[in-house]
Amino acid sequence: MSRPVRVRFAPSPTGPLHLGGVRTALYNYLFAKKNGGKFILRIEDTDQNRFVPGAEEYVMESLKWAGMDVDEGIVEGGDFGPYKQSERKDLYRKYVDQLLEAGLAYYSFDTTEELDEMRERLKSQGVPNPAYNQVTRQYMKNSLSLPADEVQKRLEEGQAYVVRIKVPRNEEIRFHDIIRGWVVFNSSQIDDKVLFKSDGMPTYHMANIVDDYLMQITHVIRGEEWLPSTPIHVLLYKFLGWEDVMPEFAHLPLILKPDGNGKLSKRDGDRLGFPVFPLNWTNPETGEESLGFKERGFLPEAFMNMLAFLGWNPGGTQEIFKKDDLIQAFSLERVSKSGAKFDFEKAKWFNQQYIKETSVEDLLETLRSSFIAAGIQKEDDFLRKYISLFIDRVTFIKEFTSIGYYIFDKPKAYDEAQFNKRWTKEGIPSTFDSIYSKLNVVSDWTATNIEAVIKEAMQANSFKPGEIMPVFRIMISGDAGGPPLFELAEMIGKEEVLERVKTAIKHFSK
RNA sequence: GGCCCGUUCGUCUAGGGGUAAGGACAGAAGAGUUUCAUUCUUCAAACAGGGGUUCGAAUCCCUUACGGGCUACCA
Repeated sequence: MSRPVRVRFAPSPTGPLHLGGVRTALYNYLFAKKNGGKFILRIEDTDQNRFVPGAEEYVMESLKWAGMDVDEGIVEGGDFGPYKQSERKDLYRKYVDQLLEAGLAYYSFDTTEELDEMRERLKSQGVPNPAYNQVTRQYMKNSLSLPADEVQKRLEEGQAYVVRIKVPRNEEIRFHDIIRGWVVFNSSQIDDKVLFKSDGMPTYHMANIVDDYLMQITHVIRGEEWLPSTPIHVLLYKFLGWEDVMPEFAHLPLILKPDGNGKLSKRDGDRLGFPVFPLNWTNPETGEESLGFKERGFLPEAFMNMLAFLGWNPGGTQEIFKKDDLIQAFSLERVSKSGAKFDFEKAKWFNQQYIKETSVEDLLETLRSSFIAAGIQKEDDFLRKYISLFIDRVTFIKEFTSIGYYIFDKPKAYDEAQFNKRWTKEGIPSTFDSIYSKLNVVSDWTATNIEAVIKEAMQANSFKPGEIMPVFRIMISGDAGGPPLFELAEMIGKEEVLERVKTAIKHFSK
């Protein structure tokens, strides 16, 4: 009985998507594509208190940027909508009633205060883990402990209640996880989780199971933090009679902070200077802005490749996998069990590799607006040349707008130390006087011709390249390092080079 | 605390009974280069500890330690 693969990425719109979330989406996406299945985006907004405006759009934009095409979702539509749980509200009640009627769930009238009281009392009695469970429910106010007529009365009076699952006592609940193998829990360790809240909304547990069932989800690929509540979910499938279509589970390891221990958080990014969100995000409440991988200068393909390898490995030594390669190679069985520390250095390396493999033309297109924003306005041919001159020297695409600024502007400062080391040598200043006048009469301003002039002057005064060229470079660019010198000079242009040489000589001769 | 999950170089990992335990990032040294970057060569670097099982364990089992997750009318 093999059903067509359908997986979902189901974030809560409680804030921006972080790295772990994007990776979960990615693994879902890759798995779907690998198996010719559907990738569904479902928004789980059953908690009205935690809703953050813009978060939903942020998720969609992030997936789009990263190149994960959603097959079914809010904007894409599909046969299993709506794809937002708050719009599915009425769907859940039916299943809750089914559970209630079958005696597999019950009403609970306890107030928050009473709940707290119970936990406090139990704690003081030395119970390590107070829970609303098989034992404690006997002493609480619910349809199991209260006489039927009182329950009826409370219901009729419209008293607030929640519906809890009636977890059986001492039963083994086991399920298979594609990544971890068989996982076993004892039902006595599980509490009677709330399925239906007093505000009329289902909790995650209920909504999740109902939606996965209704949307015919075949594989649940989610973070490891869900492993402990999976037995509840398994129980729910059983109680609802859906065991035969229960999806397979795959619980992904967490992404950890680079140093120390624990889950990677936004704080770590701020502290260590790297993004943890795919796109820029502005907190609507505080106005605080967070940098995204995109804006930091990452190419989406590089970002995806890097993320895919954080917790997954196809075996072998190849590490650069384009999207299609990733899809081809992906399998949940090769996802690792243990958490992976995020390494920004490696992320940078991936980006660099992708930049080098990107065509100058594509780079020009993605950079076009940035160039304009940076005040760089040149014809395309010139920009193409510029890009190819620096392509091996950048880690982030946005560096293109600043790294070779001296091609468009005069040097901001000179590397004085490097310059003076050579300038002070006997005969160097005079050699440059002659270089200046010779360059001045070059009619065809090409790298080859410039090189000829410099080389000639060098030999005439018996200087080595290392004595002349760095000086010339600093004169025209300010920096001691950079792209091939003569091509650089060609791009800067004759008039400008001559002027810069003159300015530099004046600057260093005083 | 309880429950569950995990543990190979600093980091991401390959390796799933017999390996010189492999690769990549970062690090070091060198080559090359006018310089910087790219590139190339080389080096350093790991099976958490203890018990078993076995002729033989990084690999299988147990256990300790450590790490993580969960323990809400949040997801």
